[in-house]
Amino acid sequence: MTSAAAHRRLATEAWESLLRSQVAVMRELHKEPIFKKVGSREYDVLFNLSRCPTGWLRLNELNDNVLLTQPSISRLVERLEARGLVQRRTPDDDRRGVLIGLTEAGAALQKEVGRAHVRNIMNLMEEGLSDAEMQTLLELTGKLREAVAGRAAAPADEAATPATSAT
Amino acid sequence: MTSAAAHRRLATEAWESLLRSQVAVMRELHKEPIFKKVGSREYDVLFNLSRCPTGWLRLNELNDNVLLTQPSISRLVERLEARGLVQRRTPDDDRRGVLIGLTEAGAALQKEVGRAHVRNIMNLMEEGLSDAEMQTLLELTGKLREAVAGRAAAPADEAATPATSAT
DNA sequence: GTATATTAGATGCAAACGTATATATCTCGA
DNA sequence: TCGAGATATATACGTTTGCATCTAATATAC
Repeated sequence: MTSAAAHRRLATEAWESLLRSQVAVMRELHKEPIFKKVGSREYDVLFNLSRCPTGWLRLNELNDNVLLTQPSISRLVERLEARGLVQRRTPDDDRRGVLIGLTEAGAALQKEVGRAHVRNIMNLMEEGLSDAEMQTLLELTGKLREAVAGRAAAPADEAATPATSAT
Repeated sequence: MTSAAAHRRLATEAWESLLRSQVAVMRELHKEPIFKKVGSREYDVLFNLSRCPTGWLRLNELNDNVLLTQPSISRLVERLEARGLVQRRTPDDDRRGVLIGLTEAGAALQKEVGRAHVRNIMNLMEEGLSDAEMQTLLELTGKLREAVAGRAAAPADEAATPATSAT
């Protein structure tokens, strides 16, 4: 029965391909000169803030979307604040927490960088994929992401793992 | 004509989703305790070396697959060498370069980490996607990666960009 | 065949990162 | 309501990263 091995192979190859394509695209996107104004992770924070409905995100919410540890996000936000791009606010209902929001300068910078960034993304994506393929890619990666996100709540992994520490 | 806007939106959403799913999976994979022995980037180097046909890779070839700058890879390899996991060799035909290869200890460690890693990848991937979907994902990300790779040779971007510096 | 440009890696240094831990606030049971 | 544990963020400190630059070797032009 080779199907188990074939299955494993498929899963790892698909992940490997996803990872490498992300690296390749990221490299290319990072050449954009505008990223000398803000690093790409810093832009990522500005972007996330620009997208959220209320305009304010908790530090740990930012942390979900950016591949950094909590202390690193903490200091990244600190730097952005020092540059006047974001502002902090203490939420009324939980005074442990911090809410982060864009300043006007931050919003303006995000838009400026965003325009160039989006143009580059579009050029790259359409060079390799048709609209239908992009749609499929969007759906598949969405499913994958949701499955992984759902896992955080219910580990469902190795039996008897009562307390798994999270990043 | 909203189709141009819709097209741009699709491209950016697809990329966004690809990026976030990569972050989510990476986070989850990184919880694997075995990554306390080797960082995930270091494992990535060992992995790439284990895969290549000749067993030796140039430093700049490693750099293509790992999202780090050239000096960082250089020092990452330096650390791996100090730990006895890889070895260096000067190629006969180009004495500027360096060839990197696994030592026996490096190959053994790669296999050990690889086993756990592959198991985790499989669990994650199959939680969200069917085999057919993984196959499609593999193909789409492959196409994307190839398109981006092809671009390095022929920029084909903004007209009149005679000399674009590479990372 | 020598000068010039290009390419492959290495190194100095400041900035950014991760691990471990501290602090402040909240939550929940006795 | 009071204390134990959990949660959200901050800080300390050693390590790793990126940028700029340097050196060595190869390619190219003249």
